Amino acid sequence: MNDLKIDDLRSLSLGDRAALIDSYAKSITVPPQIKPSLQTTYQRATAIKPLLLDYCREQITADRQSNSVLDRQNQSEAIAQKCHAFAQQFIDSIPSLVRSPRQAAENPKNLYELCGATLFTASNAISRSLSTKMGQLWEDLAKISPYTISPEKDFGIKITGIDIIIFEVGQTNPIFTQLKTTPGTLTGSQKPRSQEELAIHEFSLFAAAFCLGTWNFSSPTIPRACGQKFWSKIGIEYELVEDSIKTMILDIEAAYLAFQNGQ
DNA sequence: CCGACGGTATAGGCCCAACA
DNA sequence: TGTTGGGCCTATACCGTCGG
Repeated sequence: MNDLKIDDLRSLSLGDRAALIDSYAKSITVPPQIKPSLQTTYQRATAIKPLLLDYCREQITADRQSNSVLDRQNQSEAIAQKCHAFAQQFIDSIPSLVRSPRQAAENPKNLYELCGATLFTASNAISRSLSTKMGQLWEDLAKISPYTISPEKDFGIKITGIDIIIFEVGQTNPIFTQLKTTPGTLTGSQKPRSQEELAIHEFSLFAAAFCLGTWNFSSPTIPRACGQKFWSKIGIEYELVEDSIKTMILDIEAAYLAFQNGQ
């Protein structure tokens, strides 16, 4: 079968793109060392590989033609806008995150609720939800760059263990990337899984949006990058990300305090 | 028959303790 | 000191059941 081409996908909806990719993927032979749970993933990755570079080049060309986000000012605005939208959405969800003291007392779901520690109950619920949702935000911010491809947002397919595919500025190899919040995010018990998921791709990267804490992931073959080292690969300035995140989190905290006082 | 609901499995987030 | 294993909470997908 011929390789899948970018023109084959161009006019299709996300769902149709996924269906076409999977129809190609099915006929791809999987090397015996790939474990069963990753076989489909391997086939999908192999199916889209031939068109990734062209797809990325088109994004870069399109970006150049209008206000390029690689320009510092445009980039700053794009990042701030995404963070602001995220904050808005999260702030709106705060009332639903905090259970009333009465509810918590009647049917406690964790130790803080059992003890009636309202401050801990609320801060725990909010910070956990926030950190979970921010995981998505890093992908959204990375997608600002034309050097980034999202299997889900661009093709409608899920590639296990891969959040984004990047091309380093000026390079032509697609790098299959797992993006976390911090180097320490991965727990020891999850390490073998990440290792397996990344190892099936010729070029892969274990990345963290911020360089906070120490690495929990090490591999002889899979490189790591955090903070500035990661963002610069896709042409985004780390300081702009950090600035926007500071504002965003402080805004969210202020909104929570206002909510609490208003209750 | 279908949608609501609830339980289960899985993945993602963070932190910490033990160990080499 | 870096690696590894474990624990807890949240969100989501999936699936079987139940009631309208």
